[in-house]
Amino acid sequence: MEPNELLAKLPVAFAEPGLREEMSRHGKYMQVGKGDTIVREGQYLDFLPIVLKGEIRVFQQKEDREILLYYVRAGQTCMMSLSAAYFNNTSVSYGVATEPSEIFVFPTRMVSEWQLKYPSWNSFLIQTFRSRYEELLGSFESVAFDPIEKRVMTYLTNRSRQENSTKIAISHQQLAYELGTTRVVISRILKAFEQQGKLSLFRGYIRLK
Amino acid sequence: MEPNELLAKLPVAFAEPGLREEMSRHGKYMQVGKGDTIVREGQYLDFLPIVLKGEIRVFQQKEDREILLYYVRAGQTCMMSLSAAYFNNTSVSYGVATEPSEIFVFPTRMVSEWQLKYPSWNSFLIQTFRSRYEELLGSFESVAFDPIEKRVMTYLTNRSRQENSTKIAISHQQLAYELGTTRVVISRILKAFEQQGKLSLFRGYIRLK
DNA sequence: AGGGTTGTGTATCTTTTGATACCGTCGAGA
DNA sequence: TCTCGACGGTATCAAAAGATACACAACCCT
Repeated sequence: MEPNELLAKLPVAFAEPGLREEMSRHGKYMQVGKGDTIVREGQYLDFLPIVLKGEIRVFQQKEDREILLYYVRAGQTCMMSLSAAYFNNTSVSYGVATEPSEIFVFPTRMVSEWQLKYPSWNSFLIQTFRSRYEELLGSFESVAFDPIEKRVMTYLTNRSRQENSTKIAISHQQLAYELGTTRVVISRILKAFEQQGKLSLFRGYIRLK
Repeated sequence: MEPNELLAKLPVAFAEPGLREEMSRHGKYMQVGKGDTIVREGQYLDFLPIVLKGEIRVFQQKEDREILLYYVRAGQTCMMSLSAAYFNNTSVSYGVATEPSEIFVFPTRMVSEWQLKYPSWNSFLIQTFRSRYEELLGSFESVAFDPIEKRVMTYLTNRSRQENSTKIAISHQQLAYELGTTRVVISRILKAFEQQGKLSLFRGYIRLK
């Protein structure tokens, strides 16, 4: 891809011309398909990915259970990658594209170099650390204190707000994965919600009332 | 306290003489007693505390349940405070001294100022973000996937390693708080462990085998 | 149209965890 | 020495969550 095209795709948050120039020079543009794995557990990371378009789902896995950590969307980077990259470590979670996505990857050595040179890169890092931490804390709190029933409803209303639609396209199995439980439990809870008139169930999607 | 005494108490990790000087000039030395609350939920933070000596227990609370997030020990700062301080936010957790402790507090505006001026302060921040994140991730994983029984054993062996002793001084009630469950559950599990010969129970403490 | 795959509904049973209650013991301090 | 509060053991019951199994419908592909 032409350097100029790359420049145009970079989030405007990266303000300094010098930074933008370096990013387009050192970065590598990549396209990934739905379901592609970007980062896998235990992988040694010598690059930092930033999402330009699409969505990466980051989760933890243990035996046959998994649990959602967060999504990385346009203009964001993955906290785990950042942490791993910054300290030359391996990743402890997975990143999989939920839709065809475009990402930009940088060699890790630039991460700290740019931090000292470019304030906007520095705030990007701090901002990322912070927001991911708060997000994780929220999930933690929820897993620690809330019954699954409540977590299901929270998940649905959050997604509804985020996508600005009452129709949530997700299967019971997938929802079970996101929340770290099993399909039967989810079906049970959803059915109860439907009988309480809180939502309607369809094949492959749910409609909130 | 004399500036010189303060200087001597600062962790050596803060390398630059300029930084040390500024820290001793802007910082305020404080002593807190066992059980004293340093930070409470919802509190607006205009200072960042660094622990010089002792231990601060940081936890979340919801109704009458609580759950341990982490401990802040000598040379460390509280992730939540940092996050809150950096962005002029309020705290979402509690910090309580578990023993008589000495802390050093700084006005939050210095946090970002020093970050640009002093590399060692910058790495301190990044290091803090990172290690706290990993710690929280570990707890999250454990709460999400592990049965309480396992979490109890993990807690005990961790503490044993940390304090380099097989004697863990903690009551069942306190242990229940740390893990976000209730006393009866803990007593039950501990008794089972004792019958399996994994440990011995005493009033106020537990001895690992 | 047929056959495999995925998604959903539901019943049954077990395990885990939590709630409540009651009792005995230990230890600090009046 | 007496009393009270913290500590710990235990029984009983209830609720939440998970495991397993089976049926059937919708969808996809050839």
